[in-house]
Amino acid sequence: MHNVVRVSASSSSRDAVGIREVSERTGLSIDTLRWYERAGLLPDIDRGTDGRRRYSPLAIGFVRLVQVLRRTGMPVAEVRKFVQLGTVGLEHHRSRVALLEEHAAALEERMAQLRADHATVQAEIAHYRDLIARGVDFSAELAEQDVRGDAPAAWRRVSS
Amino acid sequence: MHNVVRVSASSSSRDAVGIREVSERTGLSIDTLRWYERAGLLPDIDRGTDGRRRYSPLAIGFVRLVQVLRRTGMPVAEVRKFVQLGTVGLEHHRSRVALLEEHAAALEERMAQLRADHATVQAEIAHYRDLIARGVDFSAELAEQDVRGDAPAAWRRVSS
DNA sequence: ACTTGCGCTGGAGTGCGCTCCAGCTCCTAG
DNA sequence: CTAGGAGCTGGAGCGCACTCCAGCGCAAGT
Repeated sequence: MHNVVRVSASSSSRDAVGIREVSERTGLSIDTLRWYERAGLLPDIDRGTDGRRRYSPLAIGFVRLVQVLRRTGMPVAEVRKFVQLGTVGLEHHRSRVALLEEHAAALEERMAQLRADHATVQAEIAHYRDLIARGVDFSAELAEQDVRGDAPAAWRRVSS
Repeated sequence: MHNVVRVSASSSSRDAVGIREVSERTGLSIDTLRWYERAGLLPDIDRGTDGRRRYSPLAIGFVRLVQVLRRTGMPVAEVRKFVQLGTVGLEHHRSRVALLEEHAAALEERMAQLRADHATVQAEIAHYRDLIARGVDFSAELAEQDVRGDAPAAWRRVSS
């Protein structure tokens, strides 16, 4: 993890890499990288004399940021909004912060939901483990219910 | 396909509710509920004499479980696998546990990733806040870099 | 000079997971 | 008896986010 990003005058072209390497380093497919650019999720990437893309370290950083936003479920349209605020301007900085804060809040909600859902799955596992341990299959379980007059633990838990 | 889980006549029909109420209680649309059933993500739901669906409390519990699995990103095909193991059988209990454990493990990974990504977004916010506080726009920031010889915090953080 | 390989573009195609709809049946209220 | 409303079915349609492809250009190796 040695990413000494040196950005001195000439570095942006010296350290620039081709699309293949960016793909390998990010895990995004080459097609996806091109698609993101066309779709306005990335700024226009520099080209070499042969017309091929050359990703500067800064550009790669940008790609990674977009990757994080997408991976966390930000819709393409919103990423585009974020990107198209451009790279300059105090006012735009404020808009960007607002957008990111909204997203961060959504993420917190999703994390809470995910924790709860994970617990539900775990409980479900425990429930089946219990049935197995007791050598009980579902029909036997149903019979138990009729006697006890309530639903199995798992079903109760997931009910409102 | 009649693998309907029949509980003692009394409890299942007494507390059963219509599709509208299930929709309201779960937040899944009526269309989605029907689609899930057709797609094999739910067992066949009991019908009233008029042919309408009557969801027993047990069925509703099942719906909620499927909802959790879907919400946590389990693909429809896998939920179907889970469901089609049927409601009976010790061996099937084992398969279900295996499936759920795999899913739970995936969830843990996703939670870790999500935490990391959330931190990245937070750092990005902090970065822009800093720029604003210092009254610096991005072009000025780039100039700074040339002098300092390093990239903005945000870009560094998101690099591998 | 030619072949091999990578990358380019614009556009078509794909997979997933719903969502919408037409045309029907059944109940209930007036 | 009629009208309205909910629910039913099978199937078509849709939005999203890629993914694939044909046909081309450049550049290095043989």
